[in-house]
Amino acid sequence: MLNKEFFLQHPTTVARGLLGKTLVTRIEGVRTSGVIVETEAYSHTERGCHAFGNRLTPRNQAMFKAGGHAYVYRCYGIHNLFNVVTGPPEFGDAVLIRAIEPREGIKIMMTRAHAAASSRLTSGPGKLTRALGIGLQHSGRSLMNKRVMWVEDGEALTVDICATTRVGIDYAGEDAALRWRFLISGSPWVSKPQRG
DNA sequence: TAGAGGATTGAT
DNA sequence: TCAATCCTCTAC
Repeated sequence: MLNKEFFLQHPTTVARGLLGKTLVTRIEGVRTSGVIVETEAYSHTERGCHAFGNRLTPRNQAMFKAGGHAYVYRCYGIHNLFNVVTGPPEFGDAVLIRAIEPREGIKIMMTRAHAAASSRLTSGPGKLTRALGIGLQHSGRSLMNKRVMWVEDGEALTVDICATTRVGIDYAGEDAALRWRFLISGSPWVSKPQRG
């Protein structure tokens, strides 16, 4: 299981480091897991981040916990998006988990997502939370115990990591050009075809 | 308190 | 290309 020191690093470091690690949830007594294949880093120093300029609201207060906690929020009124908080307390940095490769509990994931077992089952931030059973009630939870959700360490990644621009943050101006989206090069499980 | 918009998704 | 869908935030 990944420890506190890992989560205290810069979000881009954590975003890269999470690739190839296994995200595990145990929700409603059911264990599901998947290998993280795509992430995005968000720092309070740039406009794409909900905590830009240390902006604290009821929605994003979980972002200001210490690294190693979950930040879950609702997007477009429909989807729950799961982030891993990084850095010291009060920083407001996080890493969005955008896609996983399903490993354990694929049947229950299919049931939750009302989808077939294909490479598209968890290929997007809104889809993977549904498959893993992650909801708004999990925002603020610690990822550093094995009660509800955590990240299993794995062997050092030997595949290539591709860095591209993040998705859906055109409003962030020049910060939208930061290549802070990281994915396992060539993986069929990522949310969208690779760019640049 | 009203109004605008969003770190998405799936159907057309 | 566009609608679904509703919470959050900002302006007044």
